[in-house]
Parts: sequence; C-alpha cells; structure tokens
Amino acid sequence: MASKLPSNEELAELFELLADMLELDGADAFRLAAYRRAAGRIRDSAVPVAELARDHKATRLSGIGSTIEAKIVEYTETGDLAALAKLRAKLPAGLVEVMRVPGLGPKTARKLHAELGVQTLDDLRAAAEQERLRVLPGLGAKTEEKVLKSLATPPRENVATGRILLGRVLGPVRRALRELEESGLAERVSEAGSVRRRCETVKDLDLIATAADPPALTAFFAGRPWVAEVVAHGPTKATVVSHEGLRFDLRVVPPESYGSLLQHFTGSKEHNVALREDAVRRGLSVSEYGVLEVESGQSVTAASEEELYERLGYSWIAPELRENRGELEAARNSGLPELVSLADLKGDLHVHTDWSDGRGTLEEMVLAALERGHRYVAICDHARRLREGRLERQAAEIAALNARLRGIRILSGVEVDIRADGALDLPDEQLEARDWVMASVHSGFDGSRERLTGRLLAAMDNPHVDCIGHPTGRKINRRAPYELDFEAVFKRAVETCTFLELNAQPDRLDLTDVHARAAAEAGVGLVISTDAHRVHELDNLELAVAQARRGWITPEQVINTRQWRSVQSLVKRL
DNA sequence: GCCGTTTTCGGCCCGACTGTTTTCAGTCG
Repeated sequence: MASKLPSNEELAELFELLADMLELDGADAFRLAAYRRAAGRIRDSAVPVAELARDHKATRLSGIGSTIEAKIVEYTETGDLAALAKLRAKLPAGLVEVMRVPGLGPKTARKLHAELGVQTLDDLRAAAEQERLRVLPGLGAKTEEKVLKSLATPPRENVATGRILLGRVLGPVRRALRELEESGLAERVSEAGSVRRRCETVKDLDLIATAADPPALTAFFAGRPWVAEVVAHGPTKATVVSHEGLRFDLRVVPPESYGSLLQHFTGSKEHNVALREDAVRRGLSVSEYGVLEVESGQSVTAASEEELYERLGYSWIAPELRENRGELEAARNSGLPELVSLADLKGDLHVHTDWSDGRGTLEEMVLAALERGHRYVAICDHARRLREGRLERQAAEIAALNARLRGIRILSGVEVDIRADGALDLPDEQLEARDWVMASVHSGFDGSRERLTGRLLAAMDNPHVDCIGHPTGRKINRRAPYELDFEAVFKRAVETCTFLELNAQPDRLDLTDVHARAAAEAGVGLVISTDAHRVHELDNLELAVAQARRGWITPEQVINTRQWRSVQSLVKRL
C-alpha cells in the first residue's frame, strides 16, 4: 500500500499528546515517561519510524517496545489510536493547556475539572477571577494571582515558538562571559544549558561561576548596562533580561562542586537521567553536588567535569553530544568520535555576492574569507541572476582577482535551482565550466515526498553537480522541512559522489544534527558552508560546525576540511 | 510502557522551590 505514512514529527506529537492525556487521567508516571521517551526517540530518528514499525523493526530503537510499535501501526492504518479516542471521550482536549499553565500540573488540572468543571483556559481564567480556586484544598489566593498573571502576560502563540535561534544568542552570551571574567569578581565562569550544548534554538541562557564573594558577583551582573530588567537577584543567583529580550540565569556555586554543578546545569535532562540511572546500577547516587557511594555513605564532590565523568567510568563527553543518543555507552568504551572543529575547515564552499542577491562585492567577500583564514572560497551566486553572459563575465572577474590575490583560491561556483521536474536552471555546458556546483530546491516545497526525493535524485545524477544545498529546505520556526526519502538520497549521494551541505544560516542549519549523522554513517561526504550573503555571515560557519558536532561528525567526514586539491580528487568523475 | 553483567518482574534520577501546610504534595528543571 502506497498511502502516505505519518512523519516522525507527527508520530512524536501523537505520543506526546497521548502522554499528556494519560497524565491528566492519572496514569502511572513511568508509563507517561515511556511514551515521552519514545516520542523523543522517534523525533530523533533519521529514518521514518512508521516504515520501521510496518516492517516490525521499530523495537530496534531503544525506548520503543512492542506496545508502542503496535500503536504506530494502528495509527498508520486507521489515522487514530483507540487509546486516545477513549481519553478524548473522558477528558476535554482543552485541559491539556490548563495543565501546562506554569504552577499548575496534571493533578491540579484534574481537580479543577472534577470540582469546578474547568475545561479550557477561559474557564480557568473565569474561575480564578471569581476567586473560586481557593475553595479547593491545596490552592489559595496566591495560586489565583499566579494563574491570572501567567494567563495575562504572554500571548499563547509566542509560547509555542518561544525558542530563540542559537545564532542570535552566542554573541550576547560571550559578552556576558567576558564581562564576568574581566570583573575580577569571578574565579571560574562557564556557559551551561542548551547554549553550551549548542542546540539550534534555546530558551534561557545559563551561566555558572565560582567566586570568593558571590553576592558581589550577582550584584555586578544585575547591574550591567545591557540589562533591561532584573527578574530575580539573590546572593548566589541572578536572573536578568537583556535589551535584546534574552533571559540570562547566573548561578554562583562553591568551587569544590563546580564540576558537578556545571555538568548538572549543562544537561540535557535526558543525558543526566540516563547517567544517573546507570550510576544507580553501580551503587552510586549522582546529584548536582557530588557522587554518593550508597553502601559506604561516602560522598565526593567534583571540581571539574573531567573528574566527575572519570569517577563514573566515562571519558569526558563533549557538551554537544549530551543528548542520550549513545554517547554514554561510547564514553564508557572509549568509542567517542573525534569531533570536527572550526579550525579543521579549510574553505567555505557556498558564498554569494552582489552578482546575485548578496550584499557584498566579490572582492569584499573574498577578502573577508581570507581574513578568516580560508584557503579557498566558492562563489556560488544564483544561476537565474547570471543569464545573458553575466556568468562568463563573473568568471573573468574571478580569474582577474585570483591573479591579483595571494593566500586564497577563488573558485568559480554557482548555485543552480532544482526545478519541479528535477532539471537544473543552467545547461550542462555552463555547469561544466564552473569549478564547483551547488544545486538546491528553492520552490515547490509542498510537493510529495516521492516528488521531492525524485528532484534531488535527478539533480545528483547530473555529472556536474557537486553538492546539494540546504537539502531539506526547512526554516527553523517558520517552515517545516519538505519530506524526503533520506535512505534513497544518501544512497544516491554515495553512488554519484555528490556531497550534501550542512548549511550554516542560523535559521536553516540544514541538514540537522540527526540527519547529518545518518548521512555520514551511510558514507555521504558532508560540506559545511555558510551560504553567506554578507561579510559578517561568514562567521556563521561555527553554527554549522556545532550542528555537525551534535551529529557526531568527524573531520574526515567533512569534505572541506581538505585542501582544494584533495577535494577535487573526491568529486564525481564523468 | 520499557528493560535486563544482580532481574522476564520489579524496578524506573535527584533535589529545590512553592504554597499550603504542621509534615507535605505538586511542580519544575
């Protein structure tokens, strides 16, 4: 049957909803955790889990057992789950939102529904306004006040996408860290949380420090000129909001448990839970303060993360890997990959100029690339803007600049559109004349999975196409990726020696960490490039490197860690 | 519901904070 299979995202949301509803229904907490873990696992998977389930292979993923596999099949075949329908009949759907109001939870929401008939956020607001919440045991005037405040402040739409692009926060975070270091009041300072793990989007910015005089440090921090609002300010903790609207959380911790606390606040939650579960099996109890040997009652603190991981039998794990995607096992068996770093990259293979929609001139972009230490840069303006002899004129200008400049090789590249029928918007003779060809989809994103996969396969079959640009077309927070048969794409990429891009635009980061990892495991060569349209966007490279590191990518798996001569030896031959 | 170098049954991370409470349940990260 060729009917459309649900995407991983759709399945993940399905099981999250099921968990939410079960939670309201008072189901066993471990059962909920199991559904939520499975949802995360499905979202993280690079292959369509619906397909795996159909073939009875989904249980190979840890966290997915026969019950959940059966539910995936049921959903695929019927479009719904009987379990969910039963819960829907019992509980109003709006109650899930009520449960998510800060300070409330499943137990309280259920009580509100049973005792006061609350079904929606509007019901909740009315009940709080009429001071009816306080009649319930465990709730009081404070709760009413809190509920009304959180219902009034953020418009609901923004809550869903309240995550900020990594590219927007790295600068402000570094500024804050530098100021803390230069204040003379801090001994050790580090970023923590999701920004330290270099997640593609983040919510709060966590900072950790040690200091001889903690209150002086938090006071210093709360008094920075870029602080627009001090949300909380105590002797060891300060929460502030910057003028850019970024929320910073500084914690000052005792030096002897710096390692434990940094590890704890770096997360992820999933990583920490798995680490602690594993420790329990070994008779150890891990908390943010140290490691307790349960039997002897002996407790040790860890001043560094290295010490902590070593104590638990692991080698140190790079923050980007801490997502419970196999890193703990690898760290126990000395199987962690050597991760690619920014310094490994020798050149940028996707840069625009004002020959198309870029803002910098050819020379400005090239000089900026040279300043950043690149040995080569591929100028890849849009082919549709280089008609009527402009492509050849640009090639001449590139040749002239190459003759004039030392230390960097300018490649005459081009970015061609992959049209709806898979054809490219430049004839083969013109492609052949260029040093480097990126092919990308810029239209028709809403086509079927078969159709978009077919377009990419056709582009890869072209003998002049070196690399597929931003392969899934997603824009974080704005546009979902188009659906692809990744297995087929990876296979064809290997067969045709076509590379796949890991695009560094802050809202693209495409391929994602998960797909980059799957591609590399399939043997696909990856290109990490900026797609820069302005000089300063050349600095975005580090965002894509971070994403690659989150995908376990090694320097060897990235094509542009090599000198141009070696890259040339890897591209497809006619 | 998942899972197994103590287990196919009986476990499943840990601590802080809050509001409402005289010892704690619920929520949060």
